Amino acid sequence: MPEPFEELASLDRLVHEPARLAILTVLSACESADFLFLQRLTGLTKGNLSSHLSRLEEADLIWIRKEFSGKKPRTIVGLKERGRKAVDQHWERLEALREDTRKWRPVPNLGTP
Amino acid sequence: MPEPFEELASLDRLVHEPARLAILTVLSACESADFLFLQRLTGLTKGNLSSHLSRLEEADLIWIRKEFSGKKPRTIVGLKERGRKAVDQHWERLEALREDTRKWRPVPNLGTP
DNA sequence: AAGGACCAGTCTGTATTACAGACCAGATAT
DNA sequence: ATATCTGGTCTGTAATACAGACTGGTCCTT
Repeated sequence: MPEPFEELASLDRLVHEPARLAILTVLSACESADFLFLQRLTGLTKGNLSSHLSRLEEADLIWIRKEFSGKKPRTIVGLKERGRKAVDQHWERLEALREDTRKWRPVPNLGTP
Repeated sequence: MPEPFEELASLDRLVHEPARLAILTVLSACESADFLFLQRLTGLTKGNLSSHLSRLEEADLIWIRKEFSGKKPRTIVGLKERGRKAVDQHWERLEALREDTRKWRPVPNLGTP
C-alpha cells in the first residue's frame, strides 16, 4: 500500500516543476517546438524559460538547436530519449497514485487504532 | 489549445509539491489519518512533515486535531472542504492536460513555420 | 530516582530555487 | 538614427524544502 506514496514524495522535482512539466509534456506531443511558441504557451518570461530549458538540456532530457531562418535566430527544442522516458514515467506514476487512492475509498481512518 | 498549459505553468505550488500532494491525496481517500502514519507513508522527517501540515492547515485545506488516547499524544488530520476541492481540481487539471496532449499527436513542429 | 524511548512538535541553518527584470548583441524594419 | 524582434546571460531577491537539534510531556525500565 504505501509504495506509490513513498515514490510520490520523492518525485523528481526536475520533471515535476510546473513550468518544466508543461514544457516536457508539450514536447512529448510534437517533434519539436520553438522558443517563442513555448514562451507564449507557458507564459514564462524569456529569461525564465531560457533557464528552464538550460536545466532540461543539462539533464539530457531535451536537445536545443539554434538555427537561423534567413537571418532571424530561431531556437528549436525537442525531447531526447531520456526526456520522453522521464515524462512518460512521471505521468504513469501520477496516474498510478491516483488509481491506487481511488481503490481505498472509503476508509474511515488510517493510522494507529 | 494553449489554455491548459498556461494553467499548468501556474499550478498551485501549495498543492503540487510532492510531499503535500501525497498527503492531500492520501487524505482524500479516508476520513482521517494520524501523524505517524503519514510520516511512514511519505518518508518525511517529523519536523518536515509537521511544517507541511502546518502550511496546509494555514491554507485552510486540512484540519488538525490533537487527542490523547490514554496519555499518549496523537495528532490526527483530515481534509476540509476546501482541501478536497483543491486536490480534486488539481488532479482534474493534470489529467485534462495529459488528455489534451494526447490528442495532438502526431504534430511535426510547433511554432513559427 | 534516573535513564531512556516515544510522541509531536518548534527552531535554526543551509542550500536550492524560481522568477523578474536589467542588460546585451545582432538583424530588420521605420 | 531609433526602435523592435530574436534569444539569450546575469544579478538579485524572496521563497522554499529539508535535516537535524532542541523542547517537553508521558511512559517504561532499572
